[in-house]
Amino acid sequence: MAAKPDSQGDDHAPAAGGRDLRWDIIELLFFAYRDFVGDADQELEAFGFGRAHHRVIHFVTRYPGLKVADLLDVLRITKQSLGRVLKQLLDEGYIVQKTGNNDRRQRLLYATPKGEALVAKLAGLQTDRINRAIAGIDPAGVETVRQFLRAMIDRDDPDKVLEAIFGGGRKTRE
Amino acid sequence: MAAKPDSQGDDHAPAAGGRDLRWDIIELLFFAYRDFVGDADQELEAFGFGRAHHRVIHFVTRYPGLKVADLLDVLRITKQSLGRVLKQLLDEGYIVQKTGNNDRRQRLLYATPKGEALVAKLAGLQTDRINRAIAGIDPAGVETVRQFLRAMIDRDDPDKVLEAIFGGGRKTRE
DNA sequence: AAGATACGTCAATATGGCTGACATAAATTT
DNA sequence: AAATTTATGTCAGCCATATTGACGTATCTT
Repeated sequence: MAAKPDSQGDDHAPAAGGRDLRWDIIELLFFAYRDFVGDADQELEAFGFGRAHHRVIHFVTRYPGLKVADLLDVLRITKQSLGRVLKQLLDEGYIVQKTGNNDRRQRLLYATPKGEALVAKLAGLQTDRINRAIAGIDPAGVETVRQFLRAMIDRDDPDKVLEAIFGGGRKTRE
Repeated sequence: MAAKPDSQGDDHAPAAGGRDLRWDIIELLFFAYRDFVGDADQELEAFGFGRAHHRVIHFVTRYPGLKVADLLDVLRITKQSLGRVLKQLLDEGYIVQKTGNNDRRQRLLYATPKGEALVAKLAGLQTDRINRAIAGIDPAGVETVRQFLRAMIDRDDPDKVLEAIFGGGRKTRE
């Protein structure tokens, strides 16, 4: 039988320097995210797509006109990695590119109705899970959850999407 | 300029069937988890390890005596995928195996002090982020956050670790 | 003795990351 | 106008991590 640590006291782990480590929240985050993305994974298989495709089409749908460079910032991957995935989504008609008005070098990305439909379907699955999770939590509690999640995010160098999410409260440039 | 959806109202997205989708929480989870695992990623590089190694050594440290099969359940990967990563951790002295007492087919996994030290270091980084995130949240609020995360997790077929986390409240077998 | 289980391993394959180099078009700077 | 920088695309190759299917061995169960 494996040891069964309780949620607060550190019972056996090393705890360098004797600090209290937040094992419970660390593991809850792992499992919560595992199951959260698992919802979409199954659906994506039917389309021959993976998580990478989901992330791209999601943010393009949500933030129409996103530049390739913005997407690279958000996803924290390289141009080459994005390239393959983005090309597939373009070829299969989930995304279209438009040349930028001000800067004609830019390729602004837009989801097609087909792309939006896929994103909505996946977001629906994830929304169902979230709604189930907050079913027993009052509005103030849900706001606390949002506050926690927001505070977990690095804000020293926010990408374009994060600036939108955080309401442009800290424009470091432009 | 990209559209900038506010946190509640659905301004442009497809919303299949007109349902309210929880875009805000979906995206907060993405960014929070991205940055949360990012903390460990940098440290891991110095050891020549990746996320896969972290997950394995973490759960072995936390739940000493975990069987290989348990680990497969928790990580949701195949035996073959686990094989290489586990072998590396064994070869490099982060983990040791002991033959099960009752069942000599089992290889029970234990972290060495070296393994525990690495896990503690990584958990320390993640704990720092969590502590920063909950700094402005009262104890009741933190409990709400735990409640939310717990409720995000599938419990229909809990693995051994989840049974421990959830206090064995629903033993489907054994 | 037969079968099931726990684990390990071999072989082949796919996905999604990475680096480095290079090309093009368009904007910006000098 | 020329030089430089920027935004993007692409080629070639490598690495980590995941997959499936098959097979072998030790051990437990029936």
